[in-house]
Amino acid sequence: MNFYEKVYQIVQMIPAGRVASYGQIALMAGNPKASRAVGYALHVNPLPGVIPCHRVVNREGRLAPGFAFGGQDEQKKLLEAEGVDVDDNGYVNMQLYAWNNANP
DNA sequence: ACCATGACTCCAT
DNA sequence: CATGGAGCCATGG
Repeated sequence: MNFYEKVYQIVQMIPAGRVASYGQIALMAGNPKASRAVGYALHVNPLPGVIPCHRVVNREGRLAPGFAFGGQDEQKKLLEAEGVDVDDNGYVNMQLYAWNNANP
């Protein structure tokens, strides 16, 4: 299994209404320091619509700078549609929405 | 193998 | 808060 595939698998495991950080995904993929590669993996996302990249945020719960997949607005709408509250600055409350394996 | 790039993260200024 | 450097990783030329 490629690193990318791991990333995609993990991202697809993220339940609706939750968000995960790149570092979190990197950790699950086996490389805690591969957060960068994770972002790259999603950047080349081969399965748009299947991989909920909108549920992936940085460690602070902040959304992508804007050029991610149509803009923060799009990501914001998608997240809010799932019940994730996003502020106007593009931040989500990680304390409430952070995703953990053992915290459904 | 080397170098450049990037949706990251950490730390210093 | 803004900016920059350093460290890490996968990918592509």
